[in-house]
Amino acid sequence: MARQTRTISATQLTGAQERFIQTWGQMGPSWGISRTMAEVHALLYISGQPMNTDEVMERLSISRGNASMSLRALVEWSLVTRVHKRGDRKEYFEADRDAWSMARTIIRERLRREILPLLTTLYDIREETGERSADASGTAGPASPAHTETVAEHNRRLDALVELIQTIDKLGERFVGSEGKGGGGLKLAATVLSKVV
Amino acid sequence: MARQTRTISATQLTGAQERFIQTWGQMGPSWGISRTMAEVHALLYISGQPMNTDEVMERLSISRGNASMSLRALVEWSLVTRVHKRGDRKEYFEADRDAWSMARTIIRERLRREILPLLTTLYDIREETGERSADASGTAGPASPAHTETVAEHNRRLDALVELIQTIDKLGERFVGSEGKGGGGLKLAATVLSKVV
DNA sequence: CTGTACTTTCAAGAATGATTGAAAATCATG
DNA sequence: CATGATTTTCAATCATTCTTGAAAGTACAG
Repeated sequence: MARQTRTISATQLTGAQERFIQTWGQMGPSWGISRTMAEVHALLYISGQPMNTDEVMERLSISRGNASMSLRALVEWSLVTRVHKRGDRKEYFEADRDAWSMARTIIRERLRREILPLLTTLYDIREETGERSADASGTAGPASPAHTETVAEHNRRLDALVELIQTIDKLGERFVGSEGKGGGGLKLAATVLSKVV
Repeated sequence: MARQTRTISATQLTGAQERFIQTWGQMGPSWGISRTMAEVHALLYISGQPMNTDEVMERLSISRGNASMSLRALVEWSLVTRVHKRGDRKEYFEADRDAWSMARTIIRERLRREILPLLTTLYDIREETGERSADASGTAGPASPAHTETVAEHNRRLDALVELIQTIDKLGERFVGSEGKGGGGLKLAATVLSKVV
């Protein structure tokens, strides 16, 4: 079987990069970051090279302000790091080259920004309507049995959700926690699961 | 230790529901659905009762059109089902009561809507720049060794990403696939992982 | 210090997405 | 099949988020 090893032209490479950037950019919003931010990340990831603000602006046709904002946000997400080139005063930005560590970073940040605050609020709301599995039968009061039962059901639903979010949180922390070359926790977890479950 | 079993007033219950709806609604956008849609879902979930369009409009202070749209979207996500009440011409809507099955549904839908199309496009882009791990050394042509190496690196990065997304996809399908009472795959997976990894 | 190169900020404008409300479509019933 | 109840649609409006570009800020070399 003849393996046809075509030579790839520079134009084709750029074309492929372009499509990748667009595709990744479209995913951004679904993953909680803005389209442009995802595009900048895609550019840095796929090109593999550190770039300065001007290069990013140029390549993506975006304004200086936008490039600056997006790069900073990416640095805050720890998806991109600042690097310096000797003899050049400009700042360069470089994407994490390891896709698996990228995934860990995203999970880590989303836990921190979304899941933890959600859990905190949920706990708080849960407290408003009494102790866990409280049986209110001991108390004579204005509450009808029906109302008491309603409250109990409310609490059951809330508890179920809290348990779910807690599990997601714990799972996420496992994934994130165990580092290691080549994917670490996430990759291992995937392997384990595909055999066990 | 005296367990203080307060009686919860109707106002307190409504207050807790309100906070829950708001909290859940805020999560919506981060999870790829609109705020209102998440609020409607929260309302149906936490109240535990089937509601018709007018009740939803009233409780959430939104327009009829908005309520209709949001409910339909929720039905399309399979998070909510239509139910009918005898002797009532209105349509009622009821949320899935099981938090774990809810989670499975969300994962299933996001795989279908986001991950699969992404994978397809990624495969397609990957093809543009040649066979897997092709060694171009056999071909004499306009390509410099440096350029050939650049293409090879591009392909490596793309392959790493494809592998990652594939793993996410497979993981997701495991979670979703094994049903079973009380959480099935997802819950089991969580248990397994917390021991193994 | 001063001038220059570079980066960040932010108010205004543009683009995108959500919401409304009323008209059109659908549906159940007598 | 005609009527009234109910749901859906969709153009217009409103809200939010994104983007720009120029001014302000920083940092460095001489």
